[in-house]
Amino acid sequence: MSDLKDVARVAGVSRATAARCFASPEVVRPTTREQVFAAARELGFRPNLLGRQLRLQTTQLIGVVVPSLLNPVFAEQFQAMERAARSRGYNLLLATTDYSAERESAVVEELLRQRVDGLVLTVTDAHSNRVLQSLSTEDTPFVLAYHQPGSTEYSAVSVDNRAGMALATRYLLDAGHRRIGMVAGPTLQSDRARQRYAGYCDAMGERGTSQPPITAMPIIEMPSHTQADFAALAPLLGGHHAPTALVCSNDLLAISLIAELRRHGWAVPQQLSIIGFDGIAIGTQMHPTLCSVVQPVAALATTVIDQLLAQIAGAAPTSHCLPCHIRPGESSQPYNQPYEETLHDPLQ
Amino acid sequence: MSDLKDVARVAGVSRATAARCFASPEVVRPTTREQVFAAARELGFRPNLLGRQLRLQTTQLIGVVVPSLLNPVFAEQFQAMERAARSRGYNLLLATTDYSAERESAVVEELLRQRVDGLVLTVTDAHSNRVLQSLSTEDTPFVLAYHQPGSTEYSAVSVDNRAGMALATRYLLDAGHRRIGMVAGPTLQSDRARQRYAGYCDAMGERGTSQPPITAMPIIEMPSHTQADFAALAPLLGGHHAPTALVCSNDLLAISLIAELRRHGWAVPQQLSIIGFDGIAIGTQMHPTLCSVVQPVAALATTVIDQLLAQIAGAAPTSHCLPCHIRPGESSQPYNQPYEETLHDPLQ
DNA sequence: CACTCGCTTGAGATCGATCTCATTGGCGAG
DNA sequence: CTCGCCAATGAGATCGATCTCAAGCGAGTG
Repeated sequence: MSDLKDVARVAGVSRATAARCFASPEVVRPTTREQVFAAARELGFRPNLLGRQLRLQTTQLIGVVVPSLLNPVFAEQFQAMERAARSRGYNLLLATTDYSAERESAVVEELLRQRVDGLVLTVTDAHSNRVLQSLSTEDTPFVLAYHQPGSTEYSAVSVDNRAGMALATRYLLDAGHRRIGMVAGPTLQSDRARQRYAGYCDAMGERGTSQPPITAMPIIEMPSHTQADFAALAPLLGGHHAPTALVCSNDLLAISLIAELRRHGWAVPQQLSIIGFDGIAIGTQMHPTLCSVVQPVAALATTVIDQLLAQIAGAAPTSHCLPCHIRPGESSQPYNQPYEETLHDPLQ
Repeated sequence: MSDLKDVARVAGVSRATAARCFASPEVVRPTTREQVFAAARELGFRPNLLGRQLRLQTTQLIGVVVPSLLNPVFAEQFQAMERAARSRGYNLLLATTDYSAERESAVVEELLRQRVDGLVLTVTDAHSNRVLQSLSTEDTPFVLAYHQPGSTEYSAVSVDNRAGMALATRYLLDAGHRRIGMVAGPTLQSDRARQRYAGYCDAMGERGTSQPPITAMPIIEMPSHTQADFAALAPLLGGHHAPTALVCSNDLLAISLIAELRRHGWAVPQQLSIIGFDGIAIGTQMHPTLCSVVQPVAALATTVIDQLLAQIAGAAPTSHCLPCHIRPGESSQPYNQPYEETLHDPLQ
């Protein structure tokens, strides 16, 4: 592997001059420059970024931490960030955590050793996270994606999770539903799920004076972030006060829930309306198509990169909140029957 | 940011001794070692991998090139490779290409400048690919994923695409189908799609003597690798010789096809059976559930990493072919009607 | 003719970790 | 008591690119 020293020797100049031909060609005499380029071509010279990175104390690398690429939201986010970063001369170093806090610490440490210029973090719970606390004392800038700044002062880019879920819940209320539940993964671990539950409660509370009365139900917790389990849901279905609609903390969970219901003889939306959260593309290919709260993933990714690069350039951390909207779908339909009747239960 | 020199100074030893405490602790006197570790803890020392990488001429980085993470096959592949690599002390540097040959060249060059120790490549077409040819003359080892070694001598890990698609086609033949078509993305660009078409032709040819005669149909080409377009399909449907089943070159295309058919009033599997290829997880959550040829993605990813690390350690390139199998699903059902009748066409 | 200015180039230091080789100190054997 | 060996440590070079600072050189000017 030929290096700049070889190029310089073949071109008959010093290493400094050879380096200048690439870094600031205009200060080198044209004839000299051409000799250097010719030597570089001849030798198949490929710059070794390690030397440059060590000398300049910058890697042009951005570390990206996401829970899992199996969730299309994060896959799409990564692709959009990659595009934005690459066009500005940065590469991404990706690490996934499988929603594990230990892995979050481990990969962040690894990325810092690699001397990334900045970090984009999507962790499971931004509030109870030690990594973030210790990171605040470091000089590596970072931006949280999909997290809303809470009491803490981190730089973050997100949609308003609470408002988004309130949107979905109101959509169901406007469609005549009165008994609405919310399904989520392990809630204690995920600040997103908690914020979304708060939005659900907001919307339910707003109509508290209607007849029959509308009240928020306790969260229906699933063992996994993206996998529904019928057993955890069955006790709530089929009774006098069974929900006629469910909002889900994310789309994969909603899709899994619809499939799980179908496997046990429940039809969506005929017997139960479902709304997801994220707006992943595959939702529009489902049968029924998935009604969902769409997050502007590409815009979010671009904003994250913009903000991070600004911080790297010395700007102060800021936070952004992007708008989300409802994408209607067949999985949610209006509810017209009187609420006094018992709902049909195919299992009895 | 404190470095090893600071640690050495605080501990009152030389840089060499401080370095030895981490690289080969057993040669350092225990009391000295403890002083160094104490100094490191006190200063919050974090090794700078750039120095080590430059000195040792190894980055412990593996470059990964895939077309798109929006296809769950590649997302799952990446996660499995990340797990395998990380447990062996390697990190992954990921780049996506959006199925563009120019981006393939560009990102490979970028990864080589970054001095990755090896590359895992999933390109659109391994045969007509200049990157691979030039890479062969370099000393960076690489392994192709999801490509079968053709005439060329690259190291590759794949399933037998041809046999896999023959499996799917025979599955339909055994279920009574006689007029079977194959749907694919831009075939000329993808060696995988071409190999799968060959497998389809194999299976169709095997039954060439049945009554009524079975013949392979020309490939039905879609404008995108993962998006079906009803307009390109409509002319074939509804006539006397319309297919009763379709095999697809990948699962995303199959899912998109089912949705597109439904949007235009065609029911799967009642009017048309569909089989996909890849075996992505979301297929089991669909309605109808997707019948598919399952690739052992996790095993493939592990094999790729094993093979690449072996090559990095000096072993010769080898190729592997893993078995795939049919996962039954509701999108394919037996065909029992006589083939002389005209199929029902809801559009006429 | 001497001097300065500006353009172009080179020598050497630097980034951080590691390796080689040499040196020191201590201890047992003769 | 002295020699020699081994364990422990340090000085300096190295990886590749870049930067600083100084020097060389030609042209223009007083």
